[in-house]
Amino acid sequence: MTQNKVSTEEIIKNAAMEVFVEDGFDGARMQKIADKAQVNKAMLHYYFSSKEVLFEKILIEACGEMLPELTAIIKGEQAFIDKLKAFVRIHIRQQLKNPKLVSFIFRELNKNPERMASQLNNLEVMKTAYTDFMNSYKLEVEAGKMHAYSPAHLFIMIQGLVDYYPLSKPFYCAFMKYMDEAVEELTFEEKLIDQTCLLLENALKK
Amino acid sequence: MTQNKVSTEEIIKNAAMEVFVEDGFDGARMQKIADKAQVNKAMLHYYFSSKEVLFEKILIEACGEMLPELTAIIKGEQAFIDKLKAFVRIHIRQQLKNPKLVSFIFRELNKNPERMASQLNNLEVMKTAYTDFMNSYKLEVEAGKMHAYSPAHLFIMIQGLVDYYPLSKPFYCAFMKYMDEAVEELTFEEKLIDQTCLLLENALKK
DNA sequence: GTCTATATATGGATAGAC
DNA sequence: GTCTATCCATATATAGAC
Repeated sequence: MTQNKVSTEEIIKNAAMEVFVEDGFDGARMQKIADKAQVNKAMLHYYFSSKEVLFEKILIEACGEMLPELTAIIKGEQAFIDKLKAFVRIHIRQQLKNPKLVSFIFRELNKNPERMASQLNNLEVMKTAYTDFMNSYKLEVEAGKMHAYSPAHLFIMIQGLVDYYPLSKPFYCAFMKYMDEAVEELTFEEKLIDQTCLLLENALKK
Repeated sequence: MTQNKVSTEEIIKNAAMEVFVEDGFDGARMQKIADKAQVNKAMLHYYFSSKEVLFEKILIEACGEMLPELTAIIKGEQAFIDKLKAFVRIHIRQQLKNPKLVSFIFRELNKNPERMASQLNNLEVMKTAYTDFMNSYKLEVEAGKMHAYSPAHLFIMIQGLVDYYPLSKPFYCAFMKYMDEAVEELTFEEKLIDQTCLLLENALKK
């Protein structure tokens, strides 16, 4: 017998996610969360003892939402370059579904790197994904098919390419307006994906 | 007769810069700023009517500090690829001098894109730098020396490559520890610069 | 479990003496 | 210009009825 009515706790967590992601920890107000969840403030403290505790829970969930269906791709049997392209495509698309989430993570991360570090075990997935991915890259290099980069640095550069635009999208939207360049958002973003794949292909293939 | 004693106003602004960059607008406390400036809170309101006003001033200065000596480079007479490399080198080094500043800008930007947009006239420099830079790229493409990318997208990708690491440095420091990889920070970062130049060169040159 | 009412703390801002 | 003391709004958190 499944519980098809969402529990109050779940409702609160969903509301809290929205508010924290929008306003950050410091900017978030318990009242706003309560309003959005359509309960009163006392309820928040009933389910989660404090703002801090509630935030911790949200942060963990938020990190989880960042780790996408990427693992499957990376473990797949495709050629390295195809895996990479799939990674770029899916990663950018996913980040763009909720760009606020990306900037939220970065914001809180920079404010409290230790807190994030203490939750790094969530990244066990990321760790293995990273090693798998880089191993298949090394094979390509050894086979003389690709240019050799330092794996760690290549990893960061790829992340930069896929994370940067979602992170700074609000800025570029404003910037485009300022430059009087009317751009159709979706087309622009799909093209960014293509261009990123192209750039990486040119940069890697010998 | 020069005033070699720094004015109280200046002292406050310096303190405010530190605190706002560290804690963000919402997290910043007027008391903390006053303490750091070794004045009392009333002084802050004497020189700057409100927290909001003080913050605006700081934000403008912070944006100014982000626009580096880059313009000179971009206007120089070097070949495009050399300008690009110089840009990468100087930009990353500069961001790394104060990585907190970068994440501060992004944080406040994402919270209030309109505010940043209203100050976009500060970016007149950026606008001309951008067009100059891209024009010389187009010349290379027309001469058949470089791969053709969409200039706007290339611009974003380059920014991603040079901004991403400074922005997420705290994360990678934690991540490296987690991966048990002892890295010497400065060496790592200089190598990142080299690798970025290499990647761009491979991606662009035909 | 859910609500109202309230305690307690803190932060931004002001008044007014010097 | 600089200080002390204080106001006032707001935020988190709790007590206690239902």
